[in-house]
Amino acid sequence: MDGFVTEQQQVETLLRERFPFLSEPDLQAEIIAQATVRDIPEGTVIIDIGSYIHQIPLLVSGTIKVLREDEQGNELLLYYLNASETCAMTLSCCMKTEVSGVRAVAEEDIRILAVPYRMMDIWMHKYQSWKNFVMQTFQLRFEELLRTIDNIAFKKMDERLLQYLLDKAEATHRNDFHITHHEIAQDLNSSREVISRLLKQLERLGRIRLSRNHIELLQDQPV
DNA sequence: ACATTAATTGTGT
DNA sequence: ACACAATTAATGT
Repeated sequence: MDGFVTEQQQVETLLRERFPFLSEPDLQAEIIAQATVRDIPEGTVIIDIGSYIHQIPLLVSGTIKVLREDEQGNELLLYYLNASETCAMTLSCCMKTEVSGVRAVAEEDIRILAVPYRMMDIWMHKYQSWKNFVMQTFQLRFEELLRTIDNIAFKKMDERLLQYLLDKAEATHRNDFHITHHEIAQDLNSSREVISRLLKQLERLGRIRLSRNHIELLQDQPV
């Protein structure tokens, strides 16, 4: 073996590993023919608000964070996307050819399979498993969104902050983050001072350890 | 290794 | 929310 792998072989492998539920051989063949592998570094804006979608990203590895922004530039974290998932907003835009209402940013270095957006509609009609995938994506995101709304509407900032840290840990499979208080404040649409004080509280409670540019989640201490 | 600068964090009002 | 102090990281010399 000389280790040389064509892009198509690579797509095929990733598809089998991460999206085995897209099961029709014809569909797989079409994806292999159409998709390109793209490695994207942390922090890259994949989809921005107001922009048209050209490709559907099938997330192979890493985490994408999806956020909303108002006219004044205030941000709010909506949810995370993980491997084997895709972006519901993107799919929704593809169906109606409308601009994105959210921004998607690579939370870590990520790898995606990029599929031309027009395949969305075609495959929906042609392949049951693709349709299921799309429907399940919507359902999952809808539930996730309800949870987010509950948090915003009914929970105090201290609870939201803890939830934010736990969600982040789950999404990235890490219990320590390289992040600043300011960045958290942006995600939660709060102010840096409030976040700093609440983080300090959490540290006193023994839930986290703080240092500059770094937060570590500690195991839950029994009260 | 040291000094300078910039960014981050802490705190009182 | 704002102002400012204190601390720490990044950078250049």
